[in-house]
Amino acid sequence: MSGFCYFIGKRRRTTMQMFKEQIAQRLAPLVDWEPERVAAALEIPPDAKLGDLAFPCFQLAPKLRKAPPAIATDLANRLEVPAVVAKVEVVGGYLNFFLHPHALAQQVLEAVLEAGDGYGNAQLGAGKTIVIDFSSPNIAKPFGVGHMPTTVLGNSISKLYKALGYNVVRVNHLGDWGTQFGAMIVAYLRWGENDPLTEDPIGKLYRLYVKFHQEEEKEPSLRDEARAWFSRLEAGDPEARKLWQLFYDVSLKNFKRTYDRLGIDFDYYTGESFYVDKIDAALERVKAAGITEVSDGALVVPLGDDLPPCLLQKSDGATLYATRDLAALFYREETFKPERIIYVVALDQSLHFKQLKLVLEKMGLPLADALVHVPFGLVKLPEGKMSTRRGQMVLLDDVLQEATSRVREIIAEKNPELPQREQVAEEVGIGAVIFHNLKNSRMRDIIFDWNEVLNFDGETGPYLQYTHVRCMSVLRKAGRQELALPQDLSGITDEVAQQVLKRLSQFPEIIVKAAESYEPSTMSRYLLDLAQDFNRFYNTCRIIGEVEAVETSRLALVKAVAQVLRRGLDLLGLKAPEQM
RNA sequence: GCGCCUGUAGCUCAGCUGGAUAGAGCAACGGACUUCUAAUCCGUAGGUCAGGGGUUCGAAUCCCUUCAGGCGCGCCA
Repeated sequence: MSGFCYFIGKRRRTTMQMFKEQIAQRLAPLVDWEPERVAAALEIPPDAKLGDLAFPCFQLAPKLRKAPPAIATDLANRLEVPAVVAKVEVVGGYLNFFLHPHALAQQVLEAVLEAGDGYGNAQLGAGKTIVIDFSSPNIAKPFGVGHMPTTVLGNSISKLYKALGYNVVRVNHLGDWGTQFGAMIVAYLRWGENDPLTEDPIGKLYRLYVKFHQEEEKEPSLRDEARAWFSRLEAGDPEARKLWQLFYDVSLKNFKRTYDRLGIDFDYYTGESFYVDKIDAALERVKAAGITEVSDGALVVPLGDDLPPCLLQKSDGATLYATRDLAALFYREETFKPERIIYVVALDQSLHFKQLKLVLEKMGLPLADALVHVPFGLVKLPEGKMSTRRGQMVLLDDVLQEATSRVREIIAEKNPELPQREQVAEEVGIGAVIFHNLKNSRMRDIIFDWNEVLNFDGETGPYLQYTHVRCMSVLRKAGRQELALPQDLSGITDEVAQQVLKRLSQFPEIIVKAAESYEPSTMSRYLLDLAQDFNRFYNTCRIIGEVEAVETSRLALVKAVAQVLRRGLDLLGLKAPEQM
């Protein structure tokens, strides 16, 4: 995790990184540090008035036995500044660097525009494979807003790693096996009236599911019935299998429609049922390692006093969650040879993954190190936890429906002439919902609030999309195809433009940071900052109709911002319409 | 009881690999559209960074502790 700031540079240096390295090269010998250490110590001052980069001298004080301000002054006098630095100032214990506005503009715009949509990509992961397991819903249940975090986090994380050159395998580990399917069969046989489920299958299955759990309260024997049907299913009973297949087919079809709408796809829809015939071998493998024991009739792996044991087989012989996950781990290792297997699964399952990891460790498998659990908080209702079985949930379809119709209203009001209104409403409405789920640190619980999801002002997806639209609109109206950077860049040397340029230069680092911390919100926040910087520029500076050099340089900046916004939105899984 | 996570402005949150006066958005109030899309921008107001202790030249950030909330802890997934 450490060192991303100066490691990425090995092949293609990022621009903010370039500036840091140029300064570090000259400064390193004076302070007797490695250049990498100096580069890492360089920070961005809280206020641009203080400079563009700063070197704090406090750590040098004990060794040099001098006060930090004196050290800074001394360094300022002895330092031979690189060409990009226009000015060095000493403030307190800080050595502050002001980049040459012209050099900053030129280097950043060249880097961004030349790389095009590849700006920010890296080769950190060349030759390495990552398997990412995300979304993984329980089928035969509707897609609720509670499934959004894993779905959009996983999508974004896999795109971030792809940008870093990794080969990413996206797996949807469908919850398509287990006692719940016994329950579905019982409910369908009792109350399903042999419905072929051709219309509104998910709604019907959902009502059956809720009814089962209501009836189960009054009639606890239903639970045993469900277990029995699941046993029959595992044993290959044709009737059980036929019903299971029906539920599976209609559910998957429905889920795929939702994923299409969200713009998300998977390389494999290999759910738990896929591993049924691989479980015995997995179980044997664990047993052969000699770490299992039988406790109360169940097969377990004891994990010491601090952790509860990992249950592999119930006393009736049936398999469990952990058993199937182990089978999946072995299969994935053999099939994809990944350096990492990432599980984007809610925080409440931390113990499960901790146990899996420990089991692998006890088996002496390096696979233990590859296993990464990326947890996130719960989506809750103001009343408390959501519960599918009690019917306390919000359907994603309802939210998408509300969001897109709200966008449609706004378009009718603000831009009634807009071409392709339907598509834009879809892209913006869904963008709002996705961004809402990626805006904040993933560990926080989300209280579902219609007002927040349907707000399109301020820190929202539509705000970012709107900013992109503004850029595209300017470029369209300028009507210029070729944008060779002029010699004279004085149109973008003022403070607001420079702020935008500095922000653009950070994009590559942001990709790495977001990927390594499995935290797309880092990208979300960055894009909000970029959009805000740009909108400030847009409101301050005229672009079209200025003298040619000014217009051209500003257009280049607009083009670069549009490009980074589009790319950043894509990494989050949002579309960037050209008009809205 | 034990373990994991969270606690920053009225609300939702950034900032947390220690650094300069703690930042946004929403809500409130006041401004900016005959000029590139006002889904925008500018300003005003709003803070014991949950409380206490410690480490440090320096702590919202690291350590300890207390409190509050969420989640989990053997045959569900």
